[in-house]
Amino acid sequence: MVRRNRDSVLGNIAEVFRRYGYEGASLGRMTAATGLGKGSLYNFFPDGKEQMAHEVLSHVHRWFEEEIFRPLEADVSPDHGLQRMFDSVETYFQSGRRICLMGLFALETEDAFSSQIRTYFVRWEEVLELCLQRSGWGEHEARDLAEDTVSGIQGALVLAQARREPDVFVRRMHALRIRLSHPASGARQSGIRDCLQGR
Amino acid sequence: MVRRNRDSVLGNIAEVFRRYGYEGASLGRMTAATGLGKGSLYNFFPDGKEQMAHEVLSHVHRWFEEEIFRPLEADVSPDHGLQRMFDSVETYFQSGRRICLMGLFALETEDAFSSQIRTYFVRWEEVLELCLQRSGWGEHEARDLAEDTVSGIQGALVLAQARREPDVFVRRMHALRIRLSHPASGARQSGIRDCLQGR
DNA sequence: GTCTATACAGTGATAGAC
DNA sequence: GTCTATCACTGTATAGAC
Repeated sequence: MVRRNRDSVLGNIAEVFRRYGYEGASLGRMTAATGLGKGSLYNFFPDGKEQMAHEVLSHVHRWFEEEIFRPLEADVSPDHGLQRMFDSVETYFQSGRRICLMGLFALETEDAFSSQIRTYFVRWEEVLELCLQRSGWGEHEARDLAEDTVSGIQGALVLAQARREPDVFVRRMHALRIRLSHPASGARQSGIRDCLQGR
Repeated sequence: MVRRNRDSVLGNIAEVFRRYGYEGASLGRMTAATGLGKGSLYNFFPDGKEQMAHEVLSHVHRWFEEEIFRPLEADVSPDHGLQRMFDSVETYFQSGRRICLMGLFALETEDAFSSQIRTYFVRWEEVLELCLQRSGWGEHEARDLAEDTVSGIQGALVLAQARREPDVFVRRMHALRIRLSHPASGARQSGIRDCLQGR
């Protein structure tokens, strides 16, 4: 609000999109959230509202890239990377009180942002899949678990918001952590993995 | 379009809400989808757009009540009820090409429809939890699995839409079916159940 | 009941003063 | 860069003719 660098303005705008959706995020609300007049907003974003949304989504993706995706790739311990992912996810989504802009725009908008949204989710699943493989899961299991996890996070955010109980999100994240826990060798664990795999 | 009974009009309006969200669903689009003038729409729904949304959500809930919730309660075979639930869910959401209006409104709107949305999801979880108990799952397991399933369906719809691959939804539904399959007695299955429970 | 005409607030966007 | 004034348009909603 008081600071006027591009990133802080983008943050204010992101809040408006998150709260009201793309259609509901009017320029009037943007001016209120940023403390800037319409003219100033168009100085920042010459192409208007659509550009704002694009840049907000890019900003979100960039944050996940640095805080979650890259650590998942780079961490020498895949299990530690996974724990870090869940920690960051719970912090980012404020333990279920905040929703996912990518998910919201995926449901609300048709084509305008589909490419950015798709890229974000595909990227998340890819790095997670590879991390799970390094953690000891088989190829098919890792792919299935990655999709299950990314889908599970989105579902948990929707359900927590719908039931107005953020704790729903926390409970789901806990369950997902366990589900991804390192597959020890041995008959019992292999049985568990078959179960998770749906065989 | 051509038929003008209240239910078909409500169906047309539901499509508009589903496609454009609450804010994006303008009365102009309603007139195009229903073939009715604005005046006629206000004759059907004197309180305007908000009433339309309320009635659409009620219509959705009613459909699930009859096609899914009640069968889950009434079916003598809980396992058969579960399979029927997944069949109906996959049909209703058109194998991942259709999204959930309740989930969309949960993310997009703040308070206007929160009570209706919450009731719908709580009801679904309750009937599913009881069905899982009848199917042989323990109390805690049934509660956890019910939340996991309802959350999983929402997440699968979001992810399928986001990645523009309806198959994502079909894959998730298959995995959920397996996860809920009847818990046979025996050490191996109990181990699996402990895993799903996160113990 | 359905339509057209209309009211009027709010929309995204632009121009131009400072 | 930021503001205010203004644009053309669309939004929801209403009134009244048929």
